Amino acid sequence: MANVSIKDLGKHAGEEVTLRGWLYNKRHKGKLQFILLRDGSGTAQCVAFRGNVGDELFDRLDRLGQESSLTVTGTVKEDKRSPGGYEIDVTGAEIIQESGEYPITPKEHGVDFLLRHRHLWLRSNKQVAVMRIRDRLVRAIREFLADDGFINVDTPIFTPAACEGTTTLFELKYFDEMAYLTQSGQLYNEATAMAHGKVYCFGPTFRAERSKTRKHLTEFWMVEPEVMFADLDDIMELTERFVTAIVKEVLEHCRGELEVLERDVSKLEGIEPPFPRISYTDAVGMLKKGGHNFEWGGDFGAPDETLIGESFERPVLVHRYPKAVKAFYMEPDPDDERIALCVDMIAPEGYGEIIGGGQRTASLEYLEKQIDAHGLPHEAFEWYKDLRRYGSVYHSGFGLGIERTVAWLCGSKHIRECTAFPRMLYKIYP
RNA sequence: UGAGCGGUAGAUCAACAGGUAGAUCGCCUGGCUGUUAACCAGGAGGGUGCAAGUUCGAACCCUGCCCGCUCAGCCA
Repeated sequence: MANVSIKDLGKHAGEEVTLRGWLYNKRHKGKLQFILLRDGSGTAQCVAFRGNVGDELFDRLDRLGQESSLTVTGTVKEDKRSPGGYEIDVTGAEIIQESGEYPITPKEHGVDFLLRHRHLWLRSNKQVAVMRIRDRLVRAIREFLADDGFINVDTPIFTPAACEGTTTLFELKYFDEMAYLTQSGQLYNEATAMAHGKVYCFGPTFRAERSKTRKHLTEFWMVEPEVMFADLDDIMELTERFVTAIVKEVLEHCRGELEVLERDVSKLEGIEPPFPRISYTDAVGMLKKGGHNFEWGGDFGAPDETLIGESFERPVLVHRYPKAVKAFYMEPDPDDERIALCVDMIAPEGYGEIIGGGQRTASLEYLEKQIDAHGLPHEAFEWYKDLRRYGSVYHSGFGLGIERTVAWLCGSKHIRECTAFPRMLYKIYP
């Protein structure tokens, strides 16, 4: 008897097959039982008649609790009444383990309860769909970058000092000294990019911010491409091609998952270059026109970002922020000293900033001034300054937040469902 | 960290103006050969986050604490 994946059921119509999985739900009607079996690839309806399987097996199946593990053998039949269009006419079954009372029922649950049972919640069909979309996104990212000539060089998680000196870092003991968990691979990326030309790092990053919003995790994944001989315009063009490509890949391969999530895909189908581009100064004008109380020079707050993002159908590139609100390594605008050559991409539908990036300064002199201006210790950045001493060139890069992108693609209202085991303020179990 | 809201059966929620806690899902028992979060009948299961207080009487009111959610700041 062939072991078959539920997703391939349609290819085996008329054959007798064996499915291996877990009991998702069950309905019974007298001498008839409808067993919904899931195996990770999908869910199949298995129909058991008392007369066909015998009293003993029928009664054992009848007593089986949700998420019990079992194998089911039977003939694949096409049937319009079955959820997937196909069903199994059960001839036999083998119970592997009878599950105890399963905490997650097919009814509604609160977030707190679900997060405490995250290790089980992951089995639910929507959660399975989200993780599959995330997997596809990660694949699409790596494929796009490899095809575009990027080399993957990952950067360290343990770092001796703050990368940008702004956010709060997780501190830990590193033998006899202190170390921090990385908040960005950015600076190291600049070093590896000078070895390879075009690189990216892809890994977890950590922020010890006491944020409690639907857009923040303390541990999240970020992909950060860095390109030598690229200016701000080059990098904006790259972000546009990059985001378009990954959205297309997910749309192409994850139709079923997006359907499970009831995502309105028409919102994603229109994602094509060119993306709208507005300068920070123009964005400030938009905010004022929209009734927001906002002065030139400040950073956008969440409501500001939402207004800007919702004004466009496509992701919008907001460029040239005041350098005071950006990281120390940003190249200043030659036309306006107060401005940094940087860009943020704000996703539509209120999903917020998914990309932050810009052109890095190539000048040692300017870099030193900025390190002073930000009150950062020069010793920590000697190696970084070497990059400006030995063959410095203009270069640019950006970082894309994976969970925020997954949230946008899936239409999830909260980022915590976009990673298998979210780490948040006061939440580190399971 | 601040503001707002909230903690009632395993879960999701209800309980009029303070009057002594109820529904649904799940679980157990029985019924039904086409169910779609199946349905029908019956049953078990909590004393209301914790502590102190007001009252004849508190899930409801007062005080303190704990926990959670949402939003904000910060950012991807």
